[in-house]
Amino acid sequence: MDDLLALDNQICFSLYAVNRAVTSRYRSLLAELDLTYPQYLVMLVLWERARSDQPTRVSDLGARLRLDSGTLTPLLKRLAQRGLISRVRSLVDERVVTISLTEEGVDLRELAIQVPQKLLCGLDVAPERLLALRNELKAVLKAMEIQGEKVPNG
Amino acid sequence: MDDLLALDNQICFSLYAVNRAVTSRYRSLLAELDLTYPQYLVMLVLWERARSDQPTRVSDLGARLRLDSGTLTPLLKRLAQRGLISRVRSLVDERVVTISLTEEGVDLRELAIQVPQKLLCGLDVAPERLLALRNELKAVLKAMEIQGEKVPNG
DNA sequence: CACATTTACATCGTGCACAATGTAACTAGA
DNA sequence: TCTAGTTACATTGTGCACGATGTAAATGTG
Repeated sequence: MDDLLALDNQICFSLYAVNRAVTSRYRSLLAELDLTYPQYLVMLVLWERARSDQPTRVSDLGARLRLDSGTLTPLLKRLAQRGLISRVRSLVDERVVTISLTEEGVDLRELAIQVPQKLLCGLDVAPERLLALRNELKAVLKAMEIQGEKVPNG
Repeated sequence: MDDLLALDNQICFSLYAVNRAVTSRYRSLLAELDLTYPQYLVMLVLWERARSDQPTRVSDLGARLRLDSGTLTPLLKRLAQRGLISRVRSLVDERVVTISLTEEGVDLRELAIQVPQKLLCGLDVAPERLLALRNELKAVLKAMEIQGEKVPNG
């Protein structure tokens, strides 16, 4: 065997290391917006959905980001405390909490737009290489999620 | 603009999502070994180094896994408590803590060997595709780290 | 040798992730 | 309408990550 257990042979470690390295780059850029990386992802979803005028529920964010309420509830409370979003319990169904952007939250988008650009500039990797990597990742994620649906109790 | 801020266009989100999906697969496999995923990575390094009879210091693990003592110290304490490793302060340099595998830690390798195999079997993605992804990730990581060394205060 | 600096970990605080559990609100069936 | 079941979110506890700081040991300098 050419060592299945060798760290360098484990795709998991490459994923883990690259993810942390990329997140680290984002961290310093996002510090200027006073956002953490997961908070930034939540804001991305909210900015995206703001166009379609559909109210966003906590479960919508969870479905998009693959996060549960255990992660989202405290995160959203912090975003609300910073005045970027509001959390309102629905009147038609009191189980549901509706998330909407405040004016400040909407405005933050202008600053956030610069983040991906700055990140790409600071990244000494060919853009087409990143694009290829992203497409590979998306394909793998899709495969894993379809598979997960096929065997719900596996 | 074709929306730089769209979630699906952000490589960071693909990385984040795939990393968590893969980690999740590992989690259930590693539960049988009573290991978390980062603990498993530490054990991989220790098994690797056990061959060369070099003593492993906390900073060696940190360099390999890109983790600092704030993460490693409590993690290593937990591994020690489970009897897989021993933590001994060096006699020649009392700042250094030397990590070594216990007999139980060495033996666990036999069980751990099955983990990557089981993971690959349970993953409905072509192996050569994973290999390509891994190589892409390694290349990106390398590029980012070389770059990081070039600009230490950037 | 005295003293500043560096090194190697340890500690602390914050914020995720996630499993497990709790709870109130809605829904469906008899 | 009573009740069993489901849904949507909240809470709790554990374990990372990581920045910031602390501390003792080693090293370097005059």
